[in-house]
Amino acid sequence: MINSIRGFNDILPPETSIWQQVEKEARGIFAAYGFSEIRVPIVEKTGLFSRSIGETTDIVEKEMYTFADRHGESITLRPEGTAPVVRAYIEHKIYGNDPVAKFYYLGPMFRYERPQKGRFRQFHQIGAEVFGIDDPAVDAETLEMLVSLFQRLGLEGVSLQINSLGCKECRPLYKEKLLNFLQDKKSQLCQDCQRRYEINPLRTLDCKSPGCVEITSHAPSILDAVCGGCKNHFEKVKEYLALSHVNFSLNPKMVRGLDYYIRTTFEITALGLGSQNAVAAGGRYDGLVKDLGGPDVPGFGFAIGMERLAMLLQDNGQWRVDSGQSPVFIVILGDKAEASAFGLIKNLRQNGVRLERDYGNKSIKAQMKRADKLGAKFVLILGDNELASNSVAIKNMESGEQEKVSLDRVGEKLKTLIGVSL
RNA sequence: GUGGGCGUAGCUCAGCGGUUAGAGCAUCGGACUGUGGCUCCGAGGGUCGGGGGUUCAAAUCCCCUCGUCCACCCCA
Repeated sequence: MINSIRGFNDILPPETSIWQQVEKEARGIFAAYGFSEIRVPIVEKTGLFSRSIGETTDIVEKEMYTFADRHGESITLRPEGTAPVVRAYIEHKIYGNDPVAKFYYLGPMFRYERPQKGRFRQFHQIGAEVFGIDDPAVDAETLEMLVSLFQRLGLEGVSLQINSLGCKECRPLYKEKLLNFLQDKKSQLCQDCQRRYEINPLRTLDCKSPGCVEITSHAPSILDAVCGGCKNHFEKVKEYLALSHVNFSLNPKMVRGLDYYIRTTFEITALGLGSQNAVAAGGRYDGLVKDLGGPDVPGFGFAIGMERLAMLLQDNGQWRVDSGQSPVFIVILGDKAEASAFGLIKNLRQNGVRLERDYGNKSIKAQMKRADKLGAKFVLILGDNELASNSVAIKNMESGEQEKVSLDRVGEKLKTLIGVSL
């Protein structure tokens, strides 16, 4: 037998109904904020990702699904959504239509990592991107939209943490400061952080090892080190968030894994996700559009981890797994009834009745059992007795009451019983 | 890539050297021949993840391998 590839999971009902509802809410809210859906390919030329995400990031160095196509060109299954959207933005010269463009997308992403709780090789994101405005109001408003979506979904126990990573001018200066601070403490850092010290010193800030946490707690804060422009931008973001009644906390030690982020970055974390506790994250990426060959257009965006979100919604219980109307079941007894049932069944279904049936001439008992199992509130019974009087029996499964209704009035009767509009 | 836990029926698991591998739930049937839920009775369903080894005897012990889960790295 052939099973699925490691880290590539099937999403089965009834869980798919959670996904559908999340997607529906997201589309609704994003539309209200002026975002339109964009659909981009799931495979791109490899260079798009290595240039945008950063050559030396873990994603590019060891997590990409990269293949040579039949002409030998290196192509990659997208590990994230921002780069393809930026590519499309530039390719179609969308900046020419309007100084502002807002897009959202949803779909699978791929990273070759070891699967664990909340982490898969194929996972799904819902993301949004705003191009063209570097005003801090965009940062705040987009965050507010995201928080609103989570509220609408009834998500509890999540917290928003924000930070500023400075810009291309001031971040290198902070990096120097941090390196100076760490220099004489390097030997006390954990193995990983000694490596981080060389590769990406900012990463030492969010190390989980107690020793490193202690050391970096005395490190200079990036929020004190950023330049005037960045500081001002960040102050405004915080101010606007407060005006929007969005709760947040500052986390000057939060670092992002993608090189293109500058200034505002954030993460929404939740309890109950295990070690991978971020359910959404993002930030500002002025400069990325230009780096990828477009005009110097600023950007801001985020991505939500669908699997993680679905996990949280499932765990906090009050999620109604199946919001659909309960089905009506039709019990068919005998070949003659079967023959005359086809027309009735088609008619009812086309009028919006969610109608289930059994196949293969099963006993009435077996059919009733299945009707009960499926949660049918009403059962139609069609057998020789009913055919003789050109009627069908309708049984109320809660009260056990049963009555005969003539065939041409079944639809009408069901309408009054279950409120289907016919 | 590294470390640890776990792989026995569709699902959750028991059995941990000794008859023919079990239970609960689920499925199917019967008691109740055209009426569900409750109860009772019965049936089907297993290469005990795979391969090799030790032994008179392996689901059980050893080795290898695959899968899965959790954690690290890193990230949504």
